[in-house]
Amino acid sequence: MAARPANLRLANDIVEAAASLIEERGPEGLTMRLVADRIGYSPTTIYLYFKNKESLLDETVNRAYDWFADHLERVQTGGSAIERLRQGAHAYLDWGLENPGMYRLMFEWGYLGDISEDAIFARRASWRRTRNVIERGVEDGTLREGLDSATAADTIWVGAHGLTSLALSGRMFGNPGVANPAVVHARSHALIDALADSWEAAWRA
Amino acid sequence: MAARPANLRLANDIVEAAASLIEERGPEGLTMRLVADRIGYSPTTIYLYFKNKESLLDETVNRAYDWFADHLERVQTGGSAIERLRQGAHAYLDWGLENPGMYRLMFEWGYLGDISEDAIFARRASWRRTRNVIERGVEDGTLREGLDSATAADTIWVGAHGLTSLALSGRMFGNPGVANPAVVHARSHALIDALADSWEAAWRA
DNA sequence: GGACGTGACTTAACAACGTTTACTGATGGT
DNA sequence: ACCATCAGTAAACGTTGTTAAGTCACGTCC
Repeated sequence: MAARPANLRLANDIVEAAASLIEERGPEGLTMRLVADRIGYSPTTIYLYFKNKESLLDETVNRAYDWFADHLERVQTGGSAIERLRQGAHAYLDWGLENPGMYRLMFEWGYLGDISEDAIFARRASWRRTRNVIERGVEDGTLREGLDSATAADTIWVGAHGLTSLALSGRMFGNPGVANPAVVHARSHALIDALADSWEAAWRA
Repeated sequence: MAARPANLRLANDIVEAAASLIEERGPEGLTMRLVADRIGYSPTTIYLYFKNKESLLDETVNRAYDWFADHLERVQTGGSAIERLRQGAHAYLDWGLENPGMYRLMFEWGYLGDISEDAIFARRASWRRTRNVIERGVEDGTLREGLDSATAADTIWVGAHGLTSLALSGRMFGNPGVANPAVVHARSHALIDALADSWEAAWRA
């Protein structure tokens, strides 16, 4: 990751500067020179710590994956299986709406280089937790017997991503253009609830 | 759209060159100089027909929206409501998988300038047709009485987009990295079918 | 039929970008 | 006193989107 080991604090500052710029100006608005300005060094210094722009983005994205997974985990406060799934989907959507630049970089940017083993593990863990919630719901009778938890978990993640992605793109619900964020937010929450009701109904006998 | 009216055939060639380059190299791989090379003119000539790169992309995207809507319309060959919804979702996914560069430009690129009135109309028409299918399904008893067709149509579009977007990003189903396209294709189709079954069950009494 | 305007197109240049090469100092061991 | 090492920089290269200034053919007027 670093061409020379050097100053760890500076490497960290670079990643944080990149992350804040991505949020301020979107992934396409990030330049090496802007990052350099923000940390108060010349652009070439960044290349002492990261091979190139892509590997800096890799590191930034990997941290964001961990942060995102923590956010999803922290929100699962119990309740019925369907309620926990609903909480998870809301948390997913809200994180995306609050971190649109980073969300787009994480899930919509063309093929990046490598995703770290840690980030892969975190993502699998989030998905695995969703499966566990579903399986426990099946056990306690909230959800229909014999439900395939892998497919159900995929469905939830697909739904949450589809909703978040369309909301962020401003191309939602047959109404192109950037809508009022508060309206998009409320509308998306309503749709998640409808989705959750649908899942719940589907999994009942 | 055009700085000078000039040669209509050339304007069309420029858009087609841009579209094919987007498919070959992705939206981020498109440059004005590449477009110029492909049509056999100098880069500045493009600026006689389009104000800048963004307005060229706007025009390209607008045409793609029409093409996409035509594709969705052509596939709806009848059958029950649930079968037509399934056909529509498959058609959506397949178009995205076959035109990944254009799909990403249409639905995931940062806020573009203006979407033409025609494209807005086409998108509303596609969504409206989905609603009609649902309403007819409710009428003939295939789908549950009192179902909100607007929410149901949104759900289908969100699901289809979420699936397509995740499949294209190579970040699907907790398995990062670019998967075998054929596998992704098959897996996505299976998931659409599961979604359709879920909707069907949900909308039944 | 020569002057001239117009219209289509190009050449050359600009600033900003990612990145590389070659450098400048400061530090510290021998 | 020397000199190697290390952190950081200045200057440059090639590429990008875009603009300003030009070239050149063609139709029209006197």
